[in-house]
Amino acid sequence: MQLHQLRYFTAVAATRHFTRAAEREHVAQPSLSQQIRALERELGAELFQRARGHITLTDAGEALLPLAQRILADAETARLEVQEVAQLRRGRVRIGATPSLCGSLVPEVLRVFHERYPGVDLFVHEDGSQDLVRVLTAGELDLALVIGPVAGQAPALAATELLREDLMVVSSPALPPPAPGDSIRIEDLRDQPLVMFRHGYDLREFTTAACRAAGFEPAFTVQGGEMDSVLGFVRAGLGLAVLPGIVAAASGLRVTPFAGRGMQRTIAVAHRKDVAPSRAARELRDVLLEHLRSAGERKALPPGIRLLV
Amino acid sequence: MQLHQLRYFTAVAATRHFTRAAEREHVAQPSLSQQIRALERELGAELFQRARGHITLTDAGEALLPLAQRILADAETARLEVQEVAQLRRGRVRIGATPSLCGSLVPEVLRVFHERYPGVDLFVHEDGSQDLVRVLTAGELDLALVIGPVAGQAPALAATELLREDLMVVSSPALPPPAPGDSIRIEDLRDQPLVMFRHGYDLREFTTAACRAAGFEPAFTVQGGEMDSVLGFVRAGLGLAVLPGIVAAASGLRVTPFAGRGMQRTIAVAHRKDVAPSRAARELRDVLLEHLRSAGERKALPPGIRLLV
DNA sequence: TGGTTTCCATAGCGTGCGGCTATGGCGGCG
DNA sequence: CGCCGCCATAGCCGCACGCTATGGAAACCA
Repeated sequence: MQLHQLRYFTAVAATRHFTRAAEREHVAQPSLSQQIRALERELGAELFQRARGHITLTDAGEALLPLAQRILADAETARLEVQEVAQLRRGRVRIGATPSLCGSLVPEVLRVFHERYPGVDLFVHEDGSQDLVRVLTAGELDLALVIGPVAGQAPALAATELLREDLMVVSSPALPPPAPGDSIRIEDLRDQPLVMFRHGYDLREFTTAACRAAGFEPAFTVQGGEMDSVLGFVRAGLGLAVLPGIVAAASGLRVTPFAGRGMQRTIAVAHRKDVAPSRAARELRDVLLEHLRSAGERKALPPGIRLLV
Repeated sequence: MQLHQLRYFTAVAATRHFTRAAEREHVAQPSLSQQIRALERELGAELFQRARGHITLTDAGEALLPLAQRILADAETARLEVQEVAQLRRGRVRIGATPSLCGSLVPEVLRVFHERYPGVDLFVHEDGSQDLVRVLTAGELDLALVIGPVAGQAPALAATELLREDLMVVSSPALPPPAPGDSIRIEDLRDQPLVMFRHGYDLREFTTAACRAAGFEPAFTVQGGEMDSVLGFVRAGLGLAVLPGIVAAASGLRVTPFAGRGMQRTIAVAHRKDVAPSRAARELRDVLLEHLRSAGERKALPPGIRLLV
């Protein structure tokens, strides 16, 4: 049994006519007759009553017809379905991102992607960078925007470094500046009240590690909030916070950069090495890179951020 | 897209392994690889991620898999379904018969047929012979047992004459015999009270025509009943009835044959010329003939009935 | 009734495709 | 570092599906 045989069979059933069915199927009449015969031989039953000018289905033909039609319809559906997925008219991307990026870069990129491929469902997993690495490695994400370098912590992942951004200190304009000049050093944070994110935020580990490297343990007045909460706490004058420049600039608070090279972190996009990303994921990655390069050319990157690609 | 390609595809999806899938499908591994490639080329999308020792479905593959499985299942169902119909494990026969035959011959034949092919549904249409001819010609029956000859009344039908049966007169044993001797002539029915079937019974037309040919109009005391009613009327002494020998013998009433060649009718099995009967119908016809011949050999035919086949 | 037409089946032939074996290439593993 | 496992490629072979030409039977028309 083959699909073209079923196609010929349904054509004859519809036209009740071998010659016209052959025309409809764009084959010569003997070819069609032969294929019908072959199908009948294989199934062990006549499918048509060949009366002169009066072709009708036998019992066996009646039994076959609905199934043949369904098979052909399914085959057509399959063809369309696959092509829709392949052409990104349908699909799914699961992307992970840190909270800082979910507030700025991710929405813009997703907006562009969604305009281009409106049929592709987007799932965003917002979490700390280390958690993202774990979830991505487990195969529950297609892509993740994480804090690099990735190579050391997850050998199963391939990462492309995208941005290097300066971290800055934000404080309430209502309070005195955290440092004498217009820049600050890590040491200046000693004994300063800090507002700190919950565990899981890469910024928490990053900042804490930097303070310890400078020889002191940071003091937290409030800890445990998400990005918005932290900004609110700073605005309320509860303390300082160390934030990416991109977030700091948008906060409306007083921003104090670190002196010299200061504190920097690297943002990378990662995916599994052992599984090639889906078409949709590759496309989203491309949109992301394109968006960043375009912003770089237009000098539209927030201050303190350098493009690495 | 071809069925064997879908079969190979599902095999790879199931085993996540080209070599093992090839074994399962009893083809060489390169053949399977080639067909998967061909399917991918035709659909315009990769279906598998070929990672070393880690074959997985792409988005397109995920979309195709359920449809491919359904198509293959349908194809298998179609194969079985057709064969069941062809082997008479399923099917349908619509047979027409006159009331007199429905009481004797038809039940026995259907019992044998049903024992042999229990999956075949049987539909019996009980009607007068002329109505049967009309319904059969209209294609609403597969076979009909009718009163011959058929050739004159329905050129579209092919008929095989089966039996020639004598008609007899039945009367109530409580009444005096209808004729002096142990046989009767048609003329003796003049002025005798007759019990007659409703319109539609071939026996009605047959008897009436015979009386007219003998020069008189028959007188009906009761008319309009079915076979059983007529027998009841005769048993109640309401009059005589002209019946087939086969029915008369089973009635328990007094039976008087016609003198000489008397009155005879021919029973035939008919089907349409332009449409070959279905497998099940041919088989039922065979069972019928076989049953009659067997009865003929065993001298088990009721008296007054001669086999014509 | 005989010629014509219509329509499906058959015959015979070519080619393309799906099958095979042999081999290449490339990770993973001992 | 060499071996093994596994998929892809190459090249060849046979079948089967396509074609054209033709046969044969029923239907149609004169």
